[in-house]
Amino acid sequence: MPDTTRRADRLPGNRYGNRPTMKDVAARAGVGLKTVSRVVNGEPGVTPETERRVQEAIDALGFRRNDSARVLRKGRTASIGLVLEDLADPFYGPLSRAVEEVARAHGALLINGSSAEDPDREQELVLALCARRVDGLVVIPAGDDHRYLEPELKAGVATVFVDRPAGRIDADVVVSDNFGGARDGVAHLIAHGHRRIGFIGDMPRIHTAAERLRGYRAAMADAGIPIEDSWMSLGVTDPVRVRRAAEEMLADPRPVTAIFTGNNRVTVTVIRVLAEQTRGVALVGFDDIELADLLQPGVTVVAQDAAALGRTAAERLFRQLDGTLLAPDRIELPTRLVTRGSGELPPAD
Amino acid sequence: MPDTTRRADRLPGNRYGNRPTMKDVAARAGVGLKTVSRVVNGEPGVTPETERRVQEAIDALGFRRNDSARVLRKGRTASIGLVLEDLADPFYGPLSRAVEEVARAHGALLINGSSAEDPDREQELVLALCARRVDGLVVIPAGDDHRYLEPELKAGVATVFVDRPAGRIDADVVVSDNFGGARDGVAHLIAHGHRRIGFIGDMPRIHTAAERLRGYRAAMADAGIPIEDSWMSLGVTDPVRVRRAAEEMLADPRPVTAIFTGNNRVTVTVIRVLAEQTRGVALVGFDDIELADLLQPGVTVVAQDAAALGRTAAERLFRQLDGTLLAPDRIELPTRLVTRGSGELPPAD
DNA sequence: CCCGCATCTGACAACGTTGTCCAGGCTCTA
DNA sequence: TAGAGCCTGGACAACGTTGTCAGATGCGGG
Repeated sequence: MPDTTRRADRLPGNRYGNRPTMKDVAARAGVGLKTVSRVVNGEPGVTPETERRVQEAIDALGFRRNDSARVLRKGRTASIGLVLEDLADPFYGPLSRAVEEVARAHGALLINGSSAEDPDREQELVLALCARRVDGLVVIPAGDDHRYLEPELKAGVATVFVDRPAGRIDADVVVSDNFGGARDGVAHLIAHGHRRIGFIGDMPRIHTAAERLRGYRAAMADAGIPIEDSWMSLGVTDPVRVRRAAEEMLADPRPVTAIFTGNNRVTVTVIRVLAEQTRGVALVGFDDIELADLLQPGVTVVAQDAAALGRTAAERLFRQLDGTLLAPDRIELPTRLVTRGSGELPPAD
Repeated sequence: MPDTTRRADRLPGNRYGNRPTMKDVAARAGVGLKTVSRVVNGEPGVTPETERRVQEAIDALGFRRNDSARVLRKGRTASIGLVLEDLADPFYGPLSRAVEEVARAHGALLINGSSAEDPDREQELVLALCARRVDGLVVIPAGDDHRYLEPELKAGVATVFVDRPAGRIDADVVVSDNFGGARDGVAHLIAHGHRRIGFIGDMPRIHTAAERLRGYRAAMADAGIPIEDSWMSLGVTDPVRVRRAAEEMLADPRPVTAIFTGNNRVTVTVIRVLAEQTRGVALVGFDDIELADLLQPGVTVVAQDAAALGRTAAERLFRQLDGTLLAPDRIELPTRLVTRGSGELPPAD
């Protein structure tokens, strides 16, 4: 039957609201403290009869072991921290889930937080996680200086950076091939006859954004196409400014005939702008987008495997904890060009 | 400069890898233990000169307070747990983020886990969170019996269920108006002339699915339309089976002229099926979908505000912790019908 | 019958922090 | 100059658990 006491009646009298401890269980079962501990942890050396009595007391009192005390004693928390940019971004959902699954397979819980792309908030979060003595950290860095982590690394906190490299510190890194992916995407547009290709991306201080920009430049250089300043818009992700940037590129007397977008959020906004254009403008976007295949035309993208990023990072993390992984390394996962129509439109000039 | 020692050299010798403690800081600064504690916690009663010396020692040693010990002493962990169905589902991303923001505003961290719609896994996760003595729990239940939480509620763990109600226990609940939303969505189709309307949804053992089905039935009953069994497909969410279900409804000699879909995943698959049809079939889906406005036609949906669900739940949680919230209650948030075209198509018969 | 051994159990310290309380030194006033 | 009061700092216990170690119990063999 449901508990019908009013909440006020069961508010904590003391700190944990009078939660029973092993001592209480021991008293009720008429055994010693350590015996309860043995039962709770499934250690051998307890007769079935004693175990039964202890188990009864545990159930009767609703005892739950206090992991804080346990951690204090044992030194391992069986939890890992994940700091990412924004949990609500569809790119990070699968990444986060993949980290969680690996953690679960190793019996660890996941504590996570969003940095909102703010380096201070990133540091604050990371240090809060360290204070909780997480066994390891998976970090999608917002900042570019992680020397504040040196004491943690020295203390043996396993650490892996994902999606973007660590700054000024030697640590494991798992990233996508942002440069190569962007270069291939832009080369794809060039191969379909485009010469005037726009680029709209995030602030170059964000490593992924810088790499994708570098890929754009490289593809253009490889094709011997000089880039005009008006084709590039950097540090722009909010819808209003992306829209303006795209519209300006298209309003030019010699407008771009194709646009390469630097991440999923930019792509979505540019799709909206292009949908309003009468002339066909080609588009290749970095990051895949749900339903991209159902739009008219389908959206050609350079897809990253977010789940693989998370999984790879988490697996490396636990290998660090195992001790089977020694030197920090940098892993680069390939991207995949998914052609769906928008990237294969011919230049409309 | 980066730390170039090989990882093996800095592996833990003892438990926390020789992390400095307050005692070490005190020794180095030449002060007492409690004085360090005072500095770390910003308590008054320390001269600036002493504080400076302590701070220097902290920086030199890379000291970080051990929150496990702190929690053990203080009884509050400043963390809350969130158990949801799947972090990778785009519906839960914003919900999770909203919970996180509220937690952050209250100085708490978020620990979360995915139940994968498995009641046992939900319980396992919840109890693991309780063992860590989270101050509160936000749970999107997978199971329908939560009596295992009774000891926790008695012990004063703040608890709020979101998206679906708790089973067999008296607790705070924040849900969307699934019944009303579905009824309005189906009524919208009826208002546009449809009589033969299909329903594809999840297992009715999931509360939201059952409520939406109830809404469908209610709207049909209100219009005096008897429902034929072949119009309903329940317990179906994976793409293959949703596709088959939709195709069967449309292949009938007297096919449905409109489909109401029970959640975002079903909607996406049905959109694909309808895109292949020559005849126009109307569609209203429960849950909003990114880019729904850019499809041809735009997808009419009954939108829930996932962020509001999360925010409301988390705020109630902290009000429980404040003590400003006494009796458990049930909050129902409204849904919003967003018309974009697919729901306004006339019947094609 | 007593000793030795194996098996089960419990007392105790320790983990790192914070709350309580008291000591010592200072200033201020009478 | 002595006493009162304030300010700073430190000793100590406690939080709930686990590792260590030693005691108790029972049993079989000499």
